[in-house]
Amino acid sequence: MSDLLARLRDRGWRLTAQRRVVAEVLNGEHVHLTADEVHSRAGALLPEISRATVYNTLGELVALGEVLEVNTDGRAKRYDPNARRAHHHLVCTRCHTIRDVPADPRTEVLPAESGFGFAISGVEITYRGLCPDCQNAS
Amino acid sequence: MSDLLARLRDRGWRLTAQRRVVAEVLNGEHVHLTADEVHSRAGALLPEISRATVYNTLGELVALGEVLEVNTDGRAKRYDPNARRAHHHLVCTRCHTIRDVPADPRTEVLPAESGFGFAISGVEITYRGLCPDCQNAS
DNA sequence: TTCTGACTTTGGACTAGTTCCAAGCTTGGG
DNA sequence: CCCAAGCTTGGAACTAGTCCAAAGTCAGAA
Repeated sequence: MSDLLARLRDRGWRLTAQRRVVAEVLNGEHVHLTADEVHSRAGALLPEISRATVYNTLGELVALGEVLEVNTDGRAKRYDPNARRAHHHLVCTRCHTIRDVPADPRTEVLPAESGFGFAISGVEITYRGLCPDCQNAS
Repeated sequence: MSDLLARLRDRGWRLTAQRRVVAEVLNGEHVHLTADEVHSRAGALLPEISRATVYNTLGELVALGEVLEVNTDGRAKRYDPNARRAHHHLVCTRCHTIRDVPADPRTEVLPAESGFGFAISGVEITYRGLCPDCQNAS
C-alpha cells in the first residue's frame, strides 16, 4: 500500500496530508470500511479532516481503480483497498463481517443461452452465511 | 401472482385495498421497481395511497419471502417479485436495465478451502455488461 | 527562497431514500 | 352490526451522500 502514494503521484495527484491519511487508513487485508468509518479513523490521525474530503478522496481512489466500492447490505457503501486481486465477498448474516474470497474463473461464466445478448464485462458474487464465531455463539 | 393474495390471507394478512394494489403493481417477469416507482404506479390505481404504506407493504412481502430486495447500484433498493425461482441479475452498465437469469448450481459453489469456515446459506450474483440495445447505440 | 496559479479542502446547506410515530380509519370474527 | 386488533396516513426525522463558494496549500518557475 505504501507504493499507492507513489502511483498516485505519478498520475499527477497532489499529495496532501488528508489524502495520505485516507490512504493509510485503507490499509490491510479484509478491510471494508464505510466512508464514515474512514472519516473517524482518519480524524484520529488528522483531527481537522472534513467529511467532504473523505468522500472526495474515496471517490477519486475508486475512479482510479485503486479502491473498490462494495455494497453488500443496501446501507452505507464500503471501500475495499484490495483492488489488485480479483475477488468476491463472504458476508456473515449475523455480525456482518466481510471477508475477501479469491475469484475462481470457473464460477464466473454466465451460460451463453441465458445472457439475453448482453456483452458481459464483470461479475460480482456475494456469498452469505454464518461466520465461525457466530456459529459458536448460537 | 393472483394466488399471492390467497397465500397472504392464509398467513393472516388483512386484505386491504392498498396491499392489493401493491401486489398488483409487482406483477410480471423482469420487474425490478424502486419503492418510489411502486408508489407512483400504485397511486395511479388508488390515488390516496401513502408512501409509508408502500414501504410497509414491501417490507412485509420481503419478510414473508414473497418478494426479493435487490440492490445493484447503491441507490434505491429494487423489489423483485420473482422470488419463487432461484435466479441472479444481469445489469446493463449503461441504461441500468435489469434482467433475471436462472441460477445455475454449478456456478454457485464456493471452494471449501476459501470459505473461512463460514456456513454458506446463499449466493447472489450480479453480472454487468452492455445490453443489446446499448451495444447498438454505441 | 519566494511567488503564484491551479488544485484541494472546508463546513454547511441540500437531496434522496427510508424509517418512525401518534392519530384516525378499516377489516372481519363474533 | 360492533369493535378490537391491525392498518394507513402525513409529516417529521434520520442516514448516507452530494454540492458549493470561499479559503487554504502544494509544487514548479524564477
